[in-house]
Amino acid sequence: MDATRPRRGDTANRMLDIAERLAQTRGFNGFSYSDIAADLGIAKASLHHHFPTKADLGRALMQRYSDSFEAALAGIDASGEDAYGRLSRYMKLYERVLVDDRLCLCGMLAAEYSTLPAGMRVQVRRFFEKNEDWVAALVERGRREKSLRPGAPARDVARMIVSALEGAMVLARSCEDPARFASSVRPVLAELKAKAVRKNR
Amino acid sequence: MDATRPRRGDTANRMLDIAERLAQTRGFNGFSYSDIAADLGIAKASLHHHFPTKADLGRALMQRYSDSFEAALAGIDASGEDAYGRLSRYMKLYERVLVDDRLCLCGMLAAEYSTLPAGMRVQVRRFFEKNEDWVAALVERGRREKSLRPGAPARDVARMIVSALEGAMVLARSCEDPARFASSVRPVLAELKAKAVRKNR
DNA sequence: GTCTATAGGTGGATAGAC
DNA sequence: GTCTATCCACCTATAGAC
Repeated sequence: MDATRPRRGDTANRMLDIAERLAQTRGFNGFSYSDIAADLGIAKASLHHHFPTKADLGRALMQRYSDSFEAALAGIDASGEDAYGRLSRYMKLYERVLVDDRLCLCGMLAAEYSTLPAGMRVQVRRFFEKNEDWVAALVERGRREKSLRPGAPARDVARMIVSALEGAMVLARSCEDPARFASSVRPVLAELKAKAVRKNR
Repeated sequence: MDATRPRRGDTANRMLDIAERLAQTRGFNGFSYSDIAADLGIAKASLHHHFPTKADLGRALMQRYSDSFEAALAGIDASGEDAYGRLSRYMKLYERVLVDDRLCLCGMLAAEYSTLPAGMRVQVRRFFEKNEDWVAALVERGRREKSLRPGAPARDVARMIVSALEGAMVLARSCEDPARFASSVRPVLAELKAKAVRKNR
């Protein structure tokens, strides 16, 4: 397997599962070891055996999240679809998180950025940079194969896309209207879709 | 003046100023009465005279923020510019907050939504709804006067714009690159600008 | 790996004097 | 309006037994 991915015991993994959901709903500062302990049914102090400090827990959380996100991107790359199809899939990735009543972990942590341990800040930044790079390459590909018709440099468009997705998640939740996500994001795809394929309005 | 806007003493207003900056940088759960007291140079307990609970403070914060935002929108409406110019101004509103090393108060509170007092949740939701309504009307106007060429329903485009702006702020800060905001937002304007005026690529 | 017990700190909030 | 003093709940984290 992957030497960079530490093998963890069952309790540690369940801790991460619980902490992940809490961080995605309440924020990293919005939950405590006590919440995890209650959910897991073990004593609060026992948790420190697996992750001595909350910063340790947070770093492990981000590492696992980034790894699984990267795997999802690789899955899209392996789909063989054109850039338009891949972009649709990429957007669905976000939507799936939202309908599970969560926000993107990194969107959440980005809001809390200034209160985050230094290690986590770097991880959050890298997550967005990786996403941006991946989307930028996708947009460039779409331009070449003519399945997308970007009206701005690929890098800028990529930033816009990631921004819109992250923003749409947060807004959809605070408006208590999950459907808002899809309607916020639809115009991005509509604008990017090659005009040749679109009906004139 | 305005009967709905309560007249407050000097200390109360300074409290709001300090709390606002703290909430926009660290989040509503990221600061305490102790932080405000230190900055203000008075005892922590004295603050409760002006805002008995933190929820009271939060509601006042949101009220003032919404009022001033609405005033800014009215200012844009009074500019006499076309829809494209107004949209540019609207985007600059966000940019100005970011270069002051802050995030949008509501973008921040939206991330913390699930931990917010009930009263504040309603205020956050209304803020976004008002913004969406205002931008949607603007997009519609742009379509009529042909300064904008939206490729999707005005309401959806409005949601996309607000999402992209809120998302771009958060991402720009966590990438520690304020210039990222402008480049993330540029494609939105570029796509919306009437094709007639654009050079072909 | 899990437990109990506890330390040391900070949070929001109150009482009552001035 | 501001102060000191204080309360209690909660936080992260540690010590040491089992």
